[in-house]
Amino acid sequence: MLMLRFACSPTGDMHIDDLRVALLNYIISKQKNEDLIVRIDDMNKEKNIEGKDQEILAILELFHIKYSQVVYQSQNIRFYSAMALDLLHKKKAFACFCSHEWLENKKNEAKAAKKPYKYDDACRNLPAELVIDNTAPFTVRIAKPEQATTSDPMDSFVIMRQDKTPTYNFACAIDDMLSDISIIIRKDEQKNDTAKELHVRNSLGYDKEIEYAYLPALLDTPSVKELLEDGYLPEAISNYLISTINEPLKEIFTLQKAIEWFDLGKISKTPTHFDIDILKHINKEHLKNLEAKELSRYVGFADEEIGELARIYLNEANTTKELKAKIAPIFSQRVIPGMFAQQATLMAQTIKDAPYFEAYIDFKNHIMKETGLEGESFLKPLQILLTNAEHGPDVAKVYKYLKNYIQEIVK
RNA sequence: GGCCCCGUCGUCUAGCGGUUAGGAUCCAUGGUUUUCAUCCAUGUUACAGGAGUUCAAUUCUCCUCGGGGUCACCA
Repeated sequence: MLMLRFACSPTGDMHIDDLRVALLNYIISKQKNEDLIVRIDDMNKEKNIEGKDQEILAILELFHIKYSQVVYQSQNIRFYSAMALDLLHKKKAFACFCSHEWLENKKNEAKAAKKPYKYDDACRNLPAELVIDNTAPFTVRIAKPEQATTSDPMDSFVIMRQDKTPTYNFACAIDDMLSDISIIIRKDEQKNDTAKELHVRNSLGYDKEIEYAYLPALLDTPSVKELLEDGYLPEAISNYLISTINEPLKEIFTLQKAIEWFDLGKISKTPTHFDIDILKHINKEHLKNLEAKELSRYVGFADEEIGELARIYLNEANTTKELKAKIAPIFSQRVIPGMFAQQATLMAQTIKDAPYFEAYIDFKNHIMKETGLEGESFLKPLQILLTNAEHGPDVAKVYKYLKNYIQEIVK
């Protein structure tokens, strides 16, 4: 049985590099047809922000990332204590009475001497009577591995703080053990945590092999919320994020398609910069693929005609926000530049009195004839009257979707 | 400073010993469009540097340089 997990802490807005990790975990879980669980790392009481967990889950929902359950670290506290006690019994962990200041001094000394700081195991072999008589607060440290397995030997690190809450590496190692996780896909920057977590599990006698995969950094990333507010489609964001880790078959694709071809073995190794230009391009393509009704909803209407109208404007907009800014003026008060004021007034009156025309050509001929305007002095005022902008799409195209609203607009 | 990861057009990338080093985006130019844009066409720009291995190195090895990450009683 395989199991994957996505861990996220509710201490701030979710950034798109977090989302990318979630997406990747989801894709692999689907490919392997296994469960994905979401873990909320809520052990930092001071930094936790009320409601952020729900926000994270809402984002996952919006991006169609499905999971089988949500676990909160804070609910596992009794396990962490039990495991720490077990390690203590087995002499694989020990109480450390070193004060914060003292350790701080040691670190500064090491820094001054340009040597890496390692805890010196001062409290490791304290006689039992010294421990029992000591009323000072203490942390629990896990005994470092017997032999150094890497060129950067680990020291006996803290697993339980003075307030007897677990540290991250300890909690994380135990969570993955309890949830029976088999594949961990996380950010590259967490690579250094892996050895510690492995050591915790080994010390506890857990020997299941966990497969690890690391995602190189995505630099300068905005929060998911920001992108959504700026009018980027979830499917476009997914498309972009996935193409930063695997070369896609086709530039534009859906999450479903990505599940078919994605290859965990071909994860890109180079750290990448978040590139808004490419996302814009992808977003536009996804916008083009939307049904008229759906498109219409994104710009604040629920009308197929408006959707088609919006589609015309897609040529000059990359996001739903930009699209909205193009469509909204059409249905608001006209701003007519002085040089066209006269013609526009005349034309507006003529349109008001005119019958309904199905075809633009008939409409155009009628207005031309009635107003006597032609060329530039016909087209510009008409364009402004219809679209409330001096530049924009072909009025003939726009008329097709605007003809039913024309009296309302001219008013 | 120790350790880890990574260096191909400005950006995202393809390449897995022999290629005119390909694509996307951006930018520029031209064409279409009675406007802006779209669209189409064309174009500029890249193997970080140095040694080695080899008939042959963007590709393999080492060094240098550069970028990022990490070294907590944060997650």
